[in-house]
Order: sequence, then structure tokens, then C-alpha cells
Amino acid sequence: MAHKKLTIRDIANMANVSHTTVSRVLNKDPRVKEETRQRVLEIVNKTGFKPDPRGRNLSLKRSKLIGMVVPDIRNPFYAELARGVEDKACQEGYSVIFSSTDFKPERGETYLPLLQEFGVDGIIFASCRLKEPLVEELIKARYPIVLVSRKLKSKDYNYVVFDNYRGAYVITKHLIDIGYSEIAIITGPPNVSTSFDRLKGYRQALKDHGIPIKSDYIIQGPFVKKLGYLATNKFLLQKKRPEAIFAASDYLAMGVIDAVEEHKLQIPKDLALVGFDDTEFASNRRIDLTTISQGEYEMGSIAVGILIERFKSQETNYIHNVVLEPKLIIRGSCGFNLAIKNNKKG
Amino acid sequence: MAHKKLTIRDIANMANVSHTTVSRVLNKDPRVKEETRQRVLEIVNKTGFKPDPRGRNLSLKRSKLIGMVVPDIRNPFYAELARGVEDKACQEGYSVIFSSTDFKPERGETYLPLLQEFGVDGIIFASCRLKEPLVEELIKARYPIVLVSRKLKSKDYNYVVFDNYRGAYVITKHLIDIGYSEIAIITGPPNVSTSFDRLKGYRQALKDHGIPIKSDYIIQGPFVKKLGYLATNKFLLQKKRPEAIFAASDYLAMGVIDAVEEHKLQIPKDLALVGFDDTEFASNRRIDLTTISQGEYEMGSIAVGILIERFKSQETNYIHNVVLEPKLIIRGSCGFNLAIKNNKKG
DNA sequence: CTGAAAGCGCTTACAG
DNA sequence: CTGAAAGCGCTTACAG
Repeated sequence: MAHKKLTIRDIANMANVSHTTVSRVLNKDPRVKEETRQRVLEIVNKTGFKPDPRGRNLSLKRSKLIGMVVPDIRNPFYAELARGVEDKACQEGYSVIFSSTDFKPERGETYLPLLQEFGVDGIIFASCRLKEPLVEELIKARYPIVLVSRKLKSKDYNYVVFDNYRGAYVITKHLIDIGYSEIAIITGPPNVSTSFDRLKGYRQALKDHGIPIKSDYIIQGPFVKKLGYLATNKFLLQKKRPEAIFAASDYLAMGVIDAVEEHKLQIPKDLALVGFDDTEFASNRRIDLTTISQGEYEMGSIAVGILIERFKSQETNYIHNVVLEPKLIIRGSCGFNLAIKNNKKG
Repeated sequence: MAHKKLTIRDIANMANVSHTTVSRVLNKDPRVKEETRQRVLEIVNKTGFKPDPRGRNLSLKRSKLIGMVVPDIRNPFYAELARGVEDKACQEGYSVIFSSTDFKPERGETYLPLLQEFGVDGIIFASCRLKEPLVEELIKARYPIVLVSRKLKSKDYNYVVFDNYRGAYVITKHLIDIGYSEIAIITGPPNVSTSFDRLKGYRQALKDHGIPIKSDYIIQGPFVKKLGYLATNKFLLQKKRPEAIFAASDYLAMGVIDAVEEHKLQIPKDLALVGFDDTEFASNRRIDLTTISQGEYEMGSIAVGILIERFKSQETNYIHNVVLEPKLIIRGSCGFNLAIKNNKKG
């Protein structure tokens, strides 16, 4: 009912002032006579008038829109990240447009110009590879963009990431500490910083504890459930099975569990398992997966904060970086390991 | 580098034509001399010029933006739904702004005007209660909105929902068919159509099979994991425990499993369990949850289709409704039930 | 086939 | 304290 396509001029007529004055009232400009202000406000309230953001945005050369690109919003890790972004953005008066690239770089490359064309004020990009030409170009051009979760190889840009190297180191060390040495890893593609760094942390942890690194125990591929499934099948068919698997994401771990169940093996009795991300799946008592918490909600929130600082700061070379530290979440999926080791020794 | 804030007028100058002509070329208006078109296009390409959508949208009185409000994007059901919306929207040249209400009606009521103020062309609303004053007002005002998943009590508006009544009926009947009669239900709040209808389907199935409905076996509350957990604890402490639990969402079922594990009981040996939604959690082999698939991706996709049809159709009272049919996904979480029943009888 | 002009709904110096 | 005017970047009748 109330929808009549009122404009600032209609209000002006009703209040017997110029539309300039109405605009001032709406923007809380102090230099308007109190009486006039009242009169205008009354009409605004009575009519339920809301200024059209398109006009304002065009005038102000901004959109109050943030674009966010993630691999897939269905991945619980990114959903949580997105929620952190959304909440912070909303709180700051911004709305956010989400785009999923489906891990297909082409799609990421399509979305980027699209979001820009669309006129977002800035972009939060969560799915870059180590080299991502379009993103690098935007950075060079001083376009407001902050990378989250995944890093580029190059430096000097805004990002908030997690210390994947340390996270992987810590969780691998945990397996070693409780008695494992035959530890396999399933991780993401080598051209993505997160999986790259996790593999590095895994290797270093083994090395620091004098455990040889076996290429048979390392499988890389896309960050999808199916990889966890296929890799595990491969591991389980090897002459020398690993005692423990480090799935570099809880999502991969889901696939691992699928395979383990099919083989009618038990976790952790027959095979220990650890994940990465601490999703709700991991915390379910039936799954009970030892994992690493990244604090992705916070990550999203911080990213928005940085982006908005960048908007405010006049310097287009505003740079701010944050690296989050890992938290090890110990659960039952590798809980019996010490016992196993002792059995072996005994 | 390429970012110079070019406008249509800059291009016009370079090409020695009026900005009107540039606009025509950009909009593929046929009445431009081929030679002129070439000249303009060349400059457009060379400079990498992209028309500013704000100007275009202001002129065209549209935004090419769809607003979507969901309870929580972290809930896998809504993530999937959102993905359906996003993909279809993108395909049709629209972007979508997501907002989570956190099941707090106040927040839903805040978002609605906010999205409108923001100037979206229409809204896809996935979290309404049976009565939702603001939404009903929008509908009455002929604002382009389509409800998905949840319905209002009133009629005559665009929606695409799932047949929750039948879904619940089918899965309850399945439990009965394989031998259960002591069946409890944990469902969402009574003021939401989905939980309302699921409860109805459950009751009807029992009734049709001559099984008495016990109020001790019915627990309603918010659609969160914790409810599943608490309700299950309550059921398990009753003198007469149920033999099976129907959790009216997989998310609730997660909580049920948490509780069952704590009680060191086994599913389905000690207690059968079925869910609703067919999320990835349910399909994990370790969880292996019998459930109902709603086809939420499709739901989202269809909703966008309806919204866009509504945009195109000049009639503001364009109405289109879709009701999706349930698919029963049988897994191990209630697989042994017949055996149990036989044991009892024998 | 092309351009000058008006308009989309707002903001903001500039005068008064 | 208030208003006329110009402008944000585009589109689209209206003339020619």
C-alpha cells in the first residue's frame, strides 16, 4: 500500500521547502531550522518515505556493497567465513554479494570483473591460487581488495589468513607425540597456499622428529570429499598401510571416513584420523574428529574491518595483514594411539 | 593501472561522437552506422571501459540485485538453497545479497526494509513464520517477493515449497512399515509452516496405522542442534523410551546422535533414527541417516525463475506456485528395525 | 544514422 | 537557515 514511488521532491512539495532541504534533513545536516526539520520529518514518517539508495550512491560514488568470492558456499568452512563477513558488514552498514567459483579458476576470473562492473565498493576474495593474474592486476591497480584464507605468492596487499604451516605442524606433531610415525597426508592442490603450507608443516614436523617422508604417504588433489575417499582407498591397499591419516580439511576427512567404513575398519583402533577446520561435522560425538580450529568467523569479520579501513583511509596503498594462530582440538579420532604404540612396543 | 574512472563521455570524445551514440553502441542499438560502431568499440576495448552500473540502473530504475533472507547460511540446508539461488541468478544476470536472520524475527524484520532501501529488484524470503506481518504487507503492496521453503498462513502469493506434510508422512510410515510403533518426534517451532506440517504428517501416519499419539513423544523447539540433544536426553530418561526418533531435520539429528553417543547407545540397535533434508552429514557412511530429500537446490533455482518471470510480466499480480515432492532416502540408521520387531514378537 | 536535451533520485558547493 | 543550480553516469524519446 505504502508504495508510491515517492521522491525527495514529493516530500519537498508537501513540506513547502526545496528538495535540497529535505536532503539535508535526511542527512542530519545541522544547519536546518528546528521547526523546518520537524515539519519535514513528520511528512517523511507519515508517508514512510525512504530515499532511493541508487540516487544517493550515484551522487556519492559508492554502492555500500561488498563483493565476496568463495569456492563454494556449501562448504561449511566458507559458510562460517561468509557469516563472519556478513555480520560485520551489516554492522557497518554494508551489504554483501556472494559468488561461488566452484574451484574453477575461470569462474573466479569471470566473477571478478562482474563484481566490479556491478559496482561493489570493494572485494573480499577467498579462493585465490598462488598465482592469480586478475587479482594481482587489481592489487596493482590499487583496487580495494582483501584476500582471506588463501594467499598469493607475491606480497604487499591486504590479507587475513590462518597460519596453515603451524596448524599442520602442530597437528602432525600431536600424532607423533602420542606415538604415531606412519602418518599419511591428504591435502589440496599444490597451487593453493593453504594446502601448500599444510603440506610444508607436515613435512617439517616429520623431519624435526627424525621420521622419513614417504611419497607414498602424500596425496594431493582438489579439496573435495571424493578425494578423501579415493586417497584413503589407495592408502588402505598399500602393502604398508599408514597408521594415521592427516586429512588437510574436515571435508576431506568426511571422505576418509566413508572409505574407512567401507573397509569395515575402526577409527582410531585400526587407523587414526585428524582433520583441519573444526567444522560442526568434526564436533559431532559420533565423528569426534581431532582437528585444528582456524577461527574462520573471526577471519571474515577482520577482513571486512580491513576493507572498510581501506575505504576510509585516503591512501590507496593502505596495507594491513593479520595471521591467525591455530588451536588444536583434541578428540577421540586419534585418542587411543598411545595405547597402540605401547602394544606394539610391548 | 587500467582504472581511470572513464565515463561514457570520455569514450565519446575519443571517438568523436556524442555520448548518446556510445550508449547506443553499448546497448547494441541497431541504428548505428557500422563504421561508427567499430570505431567506438575499438576505443572501448582498448581502454577497457566498463559502463558504471549505477548510472544505468538509476536510469532504468532497477538494480539487477536480488535480496535473499535465510535463517542462517551455515545451516547446510540453506547453504544448498542459496547455491541454487545464486547459480540461477547469475545465469540470468542478477547478483544476490544474502542476509541471515538467525531465526530472530526482529532481525528478519530489520532486513526486509533494509534490503528494499538498498534497492534490490525483488526478494526471496526463506524464513517466514506462519504470520509475518512485514512480509504480508509487502505481498499486499505487490512488491516482488517469493517465499521459499516456508509458507505463510495466508494465500495468493508466489512461493515454492516442499510438501512437508507428505515428507513427514512418508518417513513415519516407513518406520511403521519396518516394525516400529513407539515413535517420537523432535520438530521445529509451531509457528513455522515446515515444522507445523511435518508434525501433522507424523500424526496422520500414526493415526492411519492405528497407533496412539503420545504427547510425551512430541517435542518442539527451535531448529537447532541443541534441541535435538536436549530432547533426546529427555526421551531417554522416560520410563517408556521410544524405539525410534524422527528428527524433523538432519541438523536436529546431529544433536540426537550426540546424545545417543553420550548414553553409549547404538543406532539403530537400541534406537532407530531418521532425519529430514538429506544433507551431506546424513550421507556420511558413519552417520548413514535415513532421511527425506527436498531438492533444495532446485527449490532455490525455481524461486529465482519465478521472481524473474514476475519482473518481466507487467501484471503485478503474477502468481505462481510450486510444491516439490519428497524422496525417501533409506540408509542404515533404521535398517535393522524389522529384526528388532521380530525379536520382540518371537 | 546522429545529437542536444531531459530525466532517473539524490548530494553539495555556491549564493544569499 | 534556505534554495537554485550543477553534477553523479547513464538512457531514451524527440528532432533532424
